[in-house]
This record gives sequence, C-alpha cells and structure tokens, in this order.
Amino acid sequence: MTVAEILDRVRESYPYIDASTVYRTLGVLKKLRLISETDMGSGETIYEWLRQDRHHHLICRDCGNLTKLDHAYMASLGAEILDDYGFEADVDHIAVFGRCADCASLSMGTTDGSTN
Amino acid sequence: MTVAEILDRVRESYPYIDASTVYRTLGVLKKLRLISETDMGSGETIYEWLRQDRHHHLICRDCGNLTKLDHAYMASLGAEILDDYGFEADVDHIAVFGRCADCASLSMGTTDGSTN
DNA sequence: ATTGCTCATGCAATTGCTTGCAACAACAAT
DNA sequence: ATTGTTGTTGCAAGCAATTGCATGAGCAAT
Repeated sequence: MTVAEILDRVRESYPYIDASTVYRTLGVLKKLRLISETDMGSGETIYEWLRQDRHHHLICRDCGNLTKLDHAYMASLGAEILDDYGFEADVDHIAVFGRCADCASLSMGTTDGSTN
Repeated sequence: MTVAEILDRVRESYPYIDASTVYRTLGVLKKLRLISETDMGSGETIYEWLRQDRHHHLICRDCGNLTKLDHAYMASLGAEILDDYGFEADVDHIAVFGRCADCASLSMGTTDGSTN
C-alpha cells in the first residue's frame, strides 16, 4: 500500500495522526524486516507486509506492464552474493525495470526505446 | 554524480541554467540508456555515464560500507529473466542493500540488525 | 509529590524531484 | 516579411519524504 492509503486507514482509528509518524513507523518496521519498501516508479513508495511467499516485479518502462517474478531468481542471486562476498543481500521485494516481450517485439527495428 | 554537482559544473558555462532543465536532460539521457540513475540511499540520486565495464554496488545498511559488485551477477540474472519471461531487464547500475560480512559477524547473537 | 530521563508525536520547515504554464527561439511554409 | 509549428527553457507551484524542534506522556528514583 501507499503511505496515503495507510494514513487513511490509520486515521479511521486515530484521526489526528500525522504523516511523519507513519513515515517513522514504517522506517522501524522496515529496519526490523517486517515490511518491504519498494519504488515501483509510480511516484509513491509501496509498502508490503513480508510474507512467506516472496515475490518481485518486472515493470515495463514502455507500457508499464507489471509481471510477477518468482523469488527463486533473487534468492539464487542473493546466495551467490553471500557465497562470494559474505554480504547478506536484502532481496525482499525488488522492482526490476526494463522492457517487456510485447514492447520489445513492437519496436524491433528501432535502436532506442522511444514510443513515437 | 549528484544533480547538485552536475548543476554546479553546468553553471560554470551556463550560469542561468535551471535545475529543472538538468533534471529533464538527465531524463532523456536515461531513456536513451546513456546514463544510469541509481538511488544509493544518500537522499540524492546518483547519475553515471554508462561505460563498457558496468558495475554495481553492495551497500551495507548498518555501516554504510560500499563494495563493488561484478556485472556478471546481474548479467546472468538478466539473461535468466530474458530466457524465461522475454523481459529485457535494464540492469545497468544496481544498488543492492543488505548487511556486509563485518556487520553480520559483529551482531551474531542478535535477531535484528540494530546497532545499539 | 517532585524531579529527571527517555521516547513518541505533531508541527513546520526543508529537501529532492516533478510538472504545468507561459515565453521564446528556431525553423519551415507561404 | 508574415505566419504557424515545434521544441526548449525558466519559473513557480506542487508532491513525496525527511528532519529539527518543542511539547508532552510515561515511568523510575528519590
């Protein structure tokens, strides 16, 4: 959900809550790895409870299409990084930007990704 | 570089240039895949010319340590995604957040990642 | 009860970035 | 020369998010 949505929900019970409090609370929840924070390119940051079945997203920069990406891809990337660097990557909910199959085939001849 | 740095440099030659012009120009350069745009968690977005030797970064959420990550990791992830989804992932310059080896070993006993 | 400390909160200011609008330059067509 | 079109720019407003500061609640020690 977005912060605006969260704020609406919270204000049903606590009408005078300030947005900064919500931001701060989301900050600690994120540090505790209870929620994921993702920039999906919409302008607003997306927050989600971290469940068991993690997933990620492929976002097309041309048509905006959104596809789920299985966690296995990120999990194996994280495992490789852990093996080689000893670095525990937080791959909780990643947004991968790029170009979807449809848009790629539509613009075959052109060199850039322009829609015009 | 940051936008502030770019703006300083540009204003040496064009003193009256506006920040919005810089942002807009960076936008088209990014769409043309000439530069990469990366959120390194500093508050300011980082822009870089896309060279041949691409690299990525592992950023520790505890100590802030910054390590270069070889492009091969992201390249193979991108290849897998292309194979399975037909999606061309823009993996130009990724910031992977997580916990570095040092900080992980320091906080062995604790469950969360708090520094206190 | 009083004092002192810590922490959560609201408020306002600030930051980084985006966008709508009007002005204007560059260029083409007539 | 005049007109029309297109694209770039500066300016100001707007938006999401962060932060500094002051207030006040909660609690412990005395």
